[in-house]
Amino acid sequence: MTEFPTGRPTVYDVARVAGVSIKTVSRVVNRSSGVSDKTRRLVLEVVNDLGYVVNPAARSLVTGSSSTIGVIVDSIADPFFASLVSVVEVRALAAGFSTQVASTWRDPQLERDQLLRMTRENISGLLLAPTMGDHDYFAATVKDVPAVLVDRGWPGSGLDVVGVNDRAGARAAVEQLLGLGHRRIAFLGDDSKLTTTAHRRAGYLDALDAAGLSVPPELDRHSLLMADPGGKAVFELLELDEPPTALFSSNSRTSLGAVRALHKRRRTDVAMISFGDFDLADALEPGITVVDHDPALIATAAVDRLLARIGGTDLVPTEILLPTPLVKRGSGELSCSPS
Amino acid sequence: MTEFPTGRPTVYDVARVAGVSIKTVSRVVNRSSGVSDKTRRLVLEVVNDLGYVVNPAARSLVTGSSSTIGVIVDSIADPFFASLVSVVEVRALAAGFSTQVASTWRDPQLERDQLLRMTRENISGLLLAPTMGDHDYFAATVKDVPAVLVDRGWPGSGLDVVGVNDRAGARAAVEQLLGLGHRRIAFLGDDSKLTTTAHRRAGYLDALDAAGLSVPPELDRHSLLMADPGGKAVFELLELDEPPTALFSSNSRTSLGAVRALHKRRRTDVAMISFGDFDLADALEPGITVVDHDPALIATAAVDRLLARIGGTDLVPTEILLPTPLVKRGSGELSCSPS
DNA sequence: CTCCCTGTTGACAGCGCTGTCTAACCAAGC
DNA sequence: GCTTGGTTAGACAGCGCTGTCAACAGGGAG
Repeated sequence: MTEFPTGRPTVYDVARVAGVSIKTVSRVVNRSSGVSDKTRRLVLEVVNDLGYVVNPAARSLVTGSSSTIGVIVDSIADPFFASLVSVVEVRALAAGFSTQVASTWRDPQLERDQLLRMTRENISGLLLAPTMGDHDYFAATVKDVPAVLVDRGWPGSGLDVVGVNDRAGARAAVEQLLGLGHRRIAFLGDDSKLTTTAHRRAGYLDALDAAGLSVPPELDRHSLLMADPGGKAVFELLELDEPPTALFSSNSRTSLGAVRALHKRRRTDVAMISFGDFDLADALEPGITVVDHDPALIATAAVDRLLARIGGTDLVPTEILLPTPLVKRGSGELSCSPS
Repeated sequence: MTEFPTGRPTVYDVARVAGVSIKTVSRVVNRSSGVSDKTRRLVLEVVNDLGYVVNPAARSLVTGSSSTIGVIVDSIADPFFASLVSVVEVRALAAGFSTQVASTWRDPQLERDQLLRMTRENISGLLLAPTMGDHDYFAATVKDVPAVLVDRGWPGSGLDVVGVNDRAGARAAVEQLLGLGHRRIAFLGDDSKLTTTAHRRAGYLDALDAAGLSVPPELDRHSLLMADPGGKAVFELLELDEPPTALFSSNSRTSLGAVRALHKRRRTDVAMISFGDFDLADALEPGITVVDHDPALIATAAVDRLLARIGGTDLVPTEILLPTPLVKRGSGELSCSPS
């Protein structure tokens, strides 16, 4: 046995023990061609004996790329993004990439910092759920890194966007409520500066417009803060002289608040449709009808697209829209009973 | 203006433009002492102009460490861990560390692979929610990396463990049910090979023992698979000749299934306590009483401990147990009414 | 005036790896 | 025999950075 290298073994250690050059070790480890079977087996054996693993920092320094995919979302604690990220992780790992996650908390400045941090690390690709605000800096910061936007984009990004047709999905939901006789339908949105929320609100307005209805401002609660679990707005709505007979909640977070409020006030006669599914939506009485906005579907499509781009495929930037089936569970099928 | 460096600027570019040596640039960037104010300001200006950012790969190659904290959990999609990870991320970032997350899906082999991947990357510290199975390999794989176990440990790990007193928390919950007259109390657990589940089951048994009760095997559902959303077991329990009058669910996932089943069968007269809170637990009728098992609290304590270790503080490996208050919402306060 | 000390700066090696280029080797063909 | 060409292997530079050590200037003490 040769002397034991202290610390982590390097290509030099392997080369010395195997009696070959470091370049040959590198070739074996990277599965490059030009190594005879005999040599390859010998080297692999030594690699195993010594427990050699490549040092990604050194490799990244030479190659300028790190086999890592960056994922930047509002918050990993948000169930929608948690689920999205977890699918990305699995799929990326299968393709040989590790995943780096970062949260923006919807803060444009933090988003920018996170992007900067990731580009520093020579990520191979980027998945981003952009927050509101200007992204003029983006091209300069993320230059040359393949990127795919998830869930939402910004005008003129020139990038792939994988998401759903927010406007059409919302419109379909509100049209169902209208069809049941509802005329006073409230809108719940967390922040209309977010394009998704804005599009869903547009769909809501489309449906009302088409039915010849205008929106009483007191029913249009489109800027509930991220912090407000939505409950407060619903309490207020219920106390109006002419309360809404139906709610359209534009995302899971506001829906959780709305459900809480409706149940507290025992007003489960109020119809409700949520854009975005959530745990227990099916267990409530009545079950909550949702426009299904499946994170796994979006993640899968987005990673596949990104991997194709990383692989060098030349693709025209496209908006990939996934379907949003209406899952009827009861709350969205309550007809309008005059109170 | 000097010629524009193509690609990303390096210390050489900054040094050349500023008319100093690369070492001085390095000193300024790393805030090392021994640079005059004048030089520092000059260099910073050039850094700004050129948009210089350090290359972490190169730095990591030299220093052998990457200012990254690795976090390995069952799954980022699990709300408990999602919340834990998100708190870790924020806190680590504030301390100048970025976060790498990986899921094990409770697969010991995958856990090992993820650990290996992270050690390769020269992480500065590790937070791990160990899955079941032997961890004999651990010391050899993760040598020299400060590590803190979260939520659960394994016997003889010799590492810090930050979690809750599963056994005592579970016992307190079951004792409350016993106090209300319940005698047939079912246990729901996802996998008794997980130490947390095992401890909670032990607490359940402790309480019954102390009350002089034995556990009918048909009420002890301790190995529901991860995939089973728990519902099935509860349907079966409800159809027993002598169904349980109360459920003790040992984690949020099984609780979600149980709630679903109880509500489907309209058996909200069955008492229930969940170990672990979940969304809408308070909105249900009745609200679900929970043993609060707060991921944010655990994350905070764990990161702080890890940062102290990374900082070189010499600490005796400790088990840090956080409180698990019983949050009474109704379902755990239903007394036993003979059906 | 010299010596030494402190504060500031730079030259240079080398972290572990891959890309480029060259060398050695063997078989086939003239 | 020598050339040609393909395959396998190695020498070496250099990716961008930090650690070590040496150099040098300025100023107070002897």
